[in-house]
Amino acid sequence: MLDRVLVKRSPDFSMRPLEQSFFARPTEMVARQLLGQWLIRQSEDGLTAGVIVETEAYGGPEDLASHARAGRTRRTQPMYGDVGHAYVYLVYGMHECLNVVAYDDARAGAGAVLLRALEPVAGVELMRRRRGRATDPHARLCAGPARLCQAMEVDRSFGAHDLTARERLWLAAPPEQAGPVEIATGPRIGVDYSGEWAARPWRFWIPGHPSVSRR
DNA sequence: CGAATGATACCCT
DNA sequence: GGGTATCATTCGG
Repeated sequence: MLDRVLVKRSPDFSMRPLEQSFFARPTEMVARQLLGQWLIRQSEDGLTAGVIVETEAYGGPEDLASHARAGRTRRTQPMYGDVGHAYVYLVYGMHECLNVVAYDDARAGAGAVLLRALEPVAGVELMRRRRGRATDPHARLCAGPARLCQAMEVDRSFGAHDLTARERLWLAAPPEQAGPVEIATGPRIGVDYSGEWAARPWRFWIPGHPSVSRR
């Protein structure tokens, strides 16, 4: 079951990024379909990449678990902006989190998908260096939204960065379309304050995958 | 299990 | 313009 999901092949980095239209759909649909896609980072130090194995959908102002609930502020501006662009924020005063802006304009005026975990597939040693801890098991290098940002060297300077351009940081479909990926759903993490919104099953992950943040 | 750590939003002046 | 409660987490004891 896992073999179908784990990527054993070297990535072909000439592949086309996901198009902007991919992100112009209901946010939770995009969150589902991002599972199995690639996140690729080209930095001066080298190339790192991973397969997305865990996401969460955050809606517009009506979603009390979403940063967009604050309206259009300087911080949340990207959530209301171009789909397919990045929204990066700081939590707990120390951790960066990477989101892709995604929403269906006819239905919602804002939204983003939080990338919570990757299976590392390229540049693993560089990831380890960036993380600064030699003891991280391979599968745990990007297991969590802040670890992901650390290993991929993503910070708030990527705010509003276009993730559909093949430049520095982008999203792409796998070289060959893998078979249908089994998807588990559940409530989003750490949003208990949001009343009935906390119960929505807007967290998506590949069941049993060793790189998912919570087993 | 709980401390670390600081930007953000929001409610005051 | 200033004070402060609130965090979409992680790591070490």
